Amino acid sequence: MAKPTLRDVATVAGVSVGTVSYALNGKGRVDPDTRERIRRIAAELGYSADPVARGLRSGRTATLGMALGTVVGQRRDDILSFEWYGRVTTAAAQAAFEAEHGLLLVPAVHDAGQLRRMAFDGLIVVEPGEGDPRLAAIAGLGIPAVALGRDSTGRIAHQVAPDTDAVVAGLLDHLAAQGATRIVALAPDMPWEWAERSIIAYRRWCATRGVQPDAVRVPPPAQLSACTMSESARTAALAVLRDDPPDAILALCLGFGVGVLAAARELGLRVPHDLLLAQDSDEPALHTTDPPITAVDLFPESQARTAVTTLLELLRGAHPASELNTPTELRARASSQQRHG
Amino acid sequence: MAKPTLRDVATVAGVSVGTVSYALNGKGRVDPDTRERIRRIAAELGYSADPVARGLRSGRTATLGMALGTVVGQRRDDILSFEWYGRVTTAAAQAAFEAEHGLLLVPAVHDAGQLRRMAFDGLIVVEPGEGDPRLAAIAGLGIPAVALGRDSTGRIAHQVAPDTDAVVAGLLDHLAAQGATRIVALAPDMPWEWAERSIIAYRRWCATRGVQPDAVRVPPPAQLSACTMSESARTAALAVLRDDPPDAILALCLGFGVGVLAAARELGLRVPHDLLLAQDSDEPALHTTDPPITAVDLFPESQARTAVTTLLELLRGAHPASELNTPTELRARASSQQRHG
DNA sequence: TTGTAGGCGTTATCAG
DNA sequence: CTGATAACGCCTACAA
Repeated sequence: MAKPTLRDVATVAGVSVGTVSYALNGKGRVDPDTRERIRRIAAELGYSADPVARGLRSGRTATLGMALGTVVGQRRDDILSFEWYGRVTTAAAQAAFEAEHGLLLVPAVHDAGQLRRMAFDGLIVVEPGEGDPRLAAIAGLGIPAVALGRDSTGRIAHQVAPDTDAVVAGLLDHLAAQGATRIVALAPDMPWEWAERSIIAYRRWCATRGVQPDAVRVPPPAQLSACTMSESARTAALAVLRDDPPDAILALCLGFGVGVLAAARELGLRVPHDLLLAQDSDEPALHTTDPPITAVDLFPESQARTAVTTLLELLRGAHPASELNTPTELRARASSQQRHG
Repeated sequence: MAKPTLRDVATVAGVSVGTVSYALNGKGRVDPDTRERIRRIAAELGYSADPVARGLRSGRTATLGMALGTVVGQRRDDILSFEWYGRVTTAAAQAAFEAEHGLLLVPAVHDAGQLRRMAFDGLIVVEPGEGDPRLAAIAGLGIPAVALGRDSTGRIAHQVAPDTDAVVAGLLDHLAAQGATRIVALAPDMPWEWAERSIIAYRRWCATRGVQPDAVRVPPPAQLSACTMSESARTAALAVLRDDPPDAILALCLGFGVGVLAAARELGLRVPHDLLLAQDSDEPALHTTDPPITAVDLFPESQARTAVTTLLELLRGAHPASELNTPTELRARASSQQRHG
C-alpha cells in the first residue's frame, strides 16, 4: 500500500535494484527485454522515483524558488498589484512544471538562514529594490539567481525585464501622434529602478524632440496599495492641472492613471478632449474607467517564462544573456484618442 | 567553502555526528556545556541542516503544495481573477513560511504520476470544480488535502470557504434596506459550487421575504476572463433591463457588475438612481467604475491562511473541522446607495 | 548484461 | 552523557 520503492520493483522483477534504476533512467547497459519487463512492472506497481531521495543523491531538488517582494508579517498592504503577482506566479509555476521543475514561493526574508531551510536549486528574485535586504541573504546562498525586474545594484548578474525605454518612448510617440504638444510625466518618488529609468527615458525623448521635459515626482503614500497610489496621483495631478494645464499626462505607475482621471474630472477637464492620458503598465482597473485608459501590456507571463528558462539555463551551466528584454504591447484606448479630424 | 554538514561540525567540535544532531535538535541527553559549544561552532561554520537529507530521513518535506486551477498549456485565459490568485498565493506562502514550511505551486494536472514528481506533505486544492480531473489524481496520492473553496463531490474531506449563504443574504438585505423591492440575480451558468449555492441562497431569501425570485443564468463565454464575463453579463443584463426592469440587480460573479453597469448606461438607466447594483465578490475594477460598485470582500488572505493552518493540523494528526467558513465584509459603495431621503 | 556496494546528510537505536 | 552504526531511497562506479 505504501509507495513502492526501487527495491519493491526489483523484488517483483527478480532483478537487483541497480538494474531497475538503470532500466528506468540509464542509457544502454540493460537488455531491451529486461528493460521492457521492468518498465511494465514499475508501471503496474505505480512506481515513481522519490524526489527527495533522488534530490539527496543528485544534489538537485528540481525546484526553483521565487522570492516575492512581500514583507514578512501579517499586514501586506505594500503590494501595488496582486494581479501582476497572480499572473507572474501562475505563469512561472507553469513554465517550471513544463521543464520538470517545481516552483517554491518564498516570502521576502532578510536572513540567509531562513532561506537555507527551503530546498531549491536556483532563485528568481521578483522586483529587487535598491538596498533590498533580500539581496544580501541571497548572495550568501551561493546558488544561481535571476532578477525578474531590474536590479540597479548589479548584485544579481542576470535580469529579465520589459524594455522600459521602449515602453516610455512608445507611449510618448503615441501621445504626440494624437496631437499632444506638452506632455507632463508623473512618476513615483521612490527608489525603484524602473521609475528612474522611465524618467530618464522621458527626458531623452523630450531632448530628441526639442521640447521641455516636465517630470513630476509624486510623493508615495504611507501604504502602497492601488487605492492610495491613485489618491497620491490625484493630489499631484490636481496641482499640475490647476494652473497652465498640459495637453497630455503620462502616468508612470500603477494606479496613477485612475488618480489623474479623477483629478481631471474634478477640474472639469474632459479626457481625452481636453487632456490625453496614458499609463505605462496595464491593469484591469484601466478597462472600466470612463473613458478606459491607454496603457502598455508588459506581459507578466512572458517575463515569468523568460526568467524561468534563463534560470534553468544557468543551472545547466550555460551562459545566457545577462539582460533580457521581454515583449510589450501598447493598448490604445479612448483616453488617448484625439477625436478631431 | 561548500555547505558544512553535520560531519564538519562534529570534526571541529571533536564529537560524533550523533551528538551534534542531538545538541542542535534533541531535547535533553546532551551536556549543556557541550551543547553550547556545538551550537557556537555550528553558528560559526554557518551550518544549517540540509532540508533534503532531513526530508529523506524523516519522510517529511516541510512543504505544502498548492494546486492551482490553471490548465496545463501555454494559453491560460481561463482564470477569472488573477488578483484573487495573487492574494491567495502570497498569503499562503507567507502563512506556510511562518509555520516553517514552504509552499510549492502546482499547476493543474490530471495525472497522479506528475504529482508524485513533486515533493510535498499535503495539498491545498484551489477551487475544485465538479468533475475536476485534479481530484482523481489527488486521491491516488494518499496525502492530506484541503480544498480552498467548496468541493461538491466530497472527495476532499476538509474545506475552507467563505459563507456563501451569508454573503448573498447580506447583500440582499442591504439592497432591500436601500429600497429595492424586486431584485434580479445574475449568476453564471456553470457547474461551480458557489454559483449553485448562491442561487439557492437567493431563492431562500426570496421565500423568506415572500417575493418572487428571478434568477437569470448567464451563458459563459468561450474564454473565461474578466472581460468576456463582463461582456456576457452585459448581454444578459440588456435583455433583463429592456422590458419591465427590476429596481436592483445582484451580480453573482466576478466581472458581472461591470457588465450590468454598461448595459444600464446603454439603456439610459442611471445607477443607483434607477437601478441598484451589487456584486458578490470584490475586485479592483469595481472601485474605478462610475459609480463604484458595492461588493463583498471575501478576504482571500484569510481563506489562504485558514487552509494552510488546517492542512498543517491534518499533518500533525489533529482532526480540524471539515468545513471552515472564512470572514467576509460588505463594502457598500455608491452603486447601491439610494439617495432619496 | 547484471549484481554489489558505497555514499549523499540526517536521525534513531543501541551499546558503552 | 556520548559514540558507533544502521537506515531512509536513489544513483553509479566497479566488479563479476
